[in-house]
Amino acid sequence: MALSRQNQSFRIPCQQCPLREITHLRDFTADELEFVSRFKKGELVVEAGSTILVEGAHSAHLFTMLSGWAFRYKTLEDGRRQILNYLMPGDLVGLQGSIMGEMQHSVEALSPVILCVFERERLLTLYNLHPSLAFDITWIAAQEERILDEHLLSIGRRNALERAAYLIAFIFERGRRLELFDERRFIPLTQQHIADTLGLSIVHTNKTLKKLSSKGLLRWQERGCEILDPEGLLEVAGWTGLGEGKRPFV
Amino acid sequence: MALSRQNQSFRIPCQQCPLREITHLRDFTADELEFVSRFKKGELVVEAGSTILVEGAHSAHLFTMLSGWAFRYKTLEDGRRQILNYLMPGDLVGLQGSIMGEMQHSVEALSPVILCVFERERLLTLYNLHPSLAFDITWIAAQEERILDEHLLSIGRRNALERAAYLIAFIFERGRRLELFDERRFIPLTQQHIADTLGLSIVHTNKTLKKLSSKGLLRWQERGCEILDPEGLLEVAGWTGLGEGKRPFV
DNA sequence: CGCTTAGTTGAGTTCGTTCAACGACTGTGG
DNA sequence: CCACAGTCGTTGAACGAACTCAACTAAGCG
Repeated sequence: MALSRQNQSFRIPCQQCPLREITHLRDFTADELEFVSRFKKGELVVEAGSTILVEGAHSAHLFTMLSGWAFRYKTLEDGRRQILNYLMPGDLVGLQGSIMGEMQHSVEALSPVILCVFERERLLTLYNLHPSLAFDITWIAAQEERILDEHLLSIGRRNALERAAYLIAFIFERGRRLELFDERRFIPLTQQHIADTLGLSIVHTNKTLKKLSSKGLLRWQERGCEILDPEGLLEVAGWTGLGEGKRPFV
Repeated sequence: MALSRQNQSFRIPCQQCPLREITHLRDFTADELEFVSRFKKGELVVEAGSTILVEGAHSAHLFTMLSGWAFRYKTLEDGRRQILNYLMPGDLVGLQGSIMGEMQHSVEALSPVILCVFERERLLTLYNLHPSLAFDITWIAAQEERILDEHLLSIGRRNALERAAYLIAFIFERGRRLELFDERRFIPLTQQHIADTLGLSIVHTNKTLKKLSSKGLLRWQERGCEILDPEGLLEVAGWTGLGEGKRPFV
């Protein structure tokens, strides 16, 4: 289903992978690079708004985001949606499904996205032959866990204004490290996405974002927001930001 | 600090580990068992209410719950607390810290707890020598991620009654698989714990639990709750329960 | 041109909070 | 033995944050 959207098969060799240029990401050893380049099966190009993985599916593939923005979400039967996290270059997509079988969340593209495709079964080979990469994958899973911990704290215990400030600051911080922004510092989201991430209604999200705008912390544009004052957002959120240090990718 | 509470050093050999008797947990191969038993450094016995790990600490240890109940939580500076998840026998404690350095949440015992102690540095050895165990650890991390996804959906999108029903059903389901219950089916928690997990005030939590009681789904006892109707709780929550299948432990 | 999607704003309602008081029980020290 | 403080659970009343409903702009697209 997702793969039917694969309209191109340009295949950037891992040696020239753009992710290796990002200083925030930890580069491979020669050995690892050699293995990963054989591990990579192809690329998947997906347009904005399309679904990359669906809850309930058993995907034969595991992906790494090469470029673009996406998000993971779950829904209740009556349609209420909760966005769990956003996906950016270097993030693994579909790890849960690869390890445990069925996907329990869906993934949708926010912008045009390019994914690097791996075959799920070969993950065992990776664990057998490359303990350092296996450790990296666990690192990535543990990092995701941390982020979810932080989101839970936010949704459970911060009020609407703090929550919104935290979310925007969080996304901005991640994007900044990945060198995704130009001077405009623009995050491509609708207010509906924000609402579904914060666990608020759109109406109240709109009013909350207005408050942040009126404090000069951000500016809402068509389909996205421009960050004006990252430190101000951190302060409103009562959040210290992500820790420093490089992160691995595969 | 936590280790100063180690008042006993009984050391159950891994060969006779009680967790191996639990049918829901996947047993080791002879080879793995041999390695794990050398990996184990000792045991830590902790009394109810004491802190096992503190946010901000760099623990030299990694633990597995052998018996008892505990929980993970984070707090904001002003003291607001969010409980992230509950820990039961077979769960890894402190994996995030072991892999990424600093702990970003705290862990506290709800009942007397016995932990199996491993040394953090030896985790790399495990990855090098036992890919199957390394994979299991990733499995466990991915499982935790799933649970957090589900909690996020719950806190973000379910109302108080649904949320409470989901939480109780979730804890009950996990405990049942681990054979923790006698006929009383008693979960040892205060309403404050429930409130801090649901992201609600104690007062409203109390009123919500009363509603569940009046529907005959549970009964509140001193410092805990007795499950009367697990299916009824699932129904109120609009939740299908945890999937079936064994899970690994280390 | 109508249709759809995204964002905005106001009014009234509901869900959950805060404040406050009280009962039951436990443990402690005099 | 009683007095006292501390924790846990319970309940009522008033308040407020966030929700729903509804109406309305503005932009984009066939």
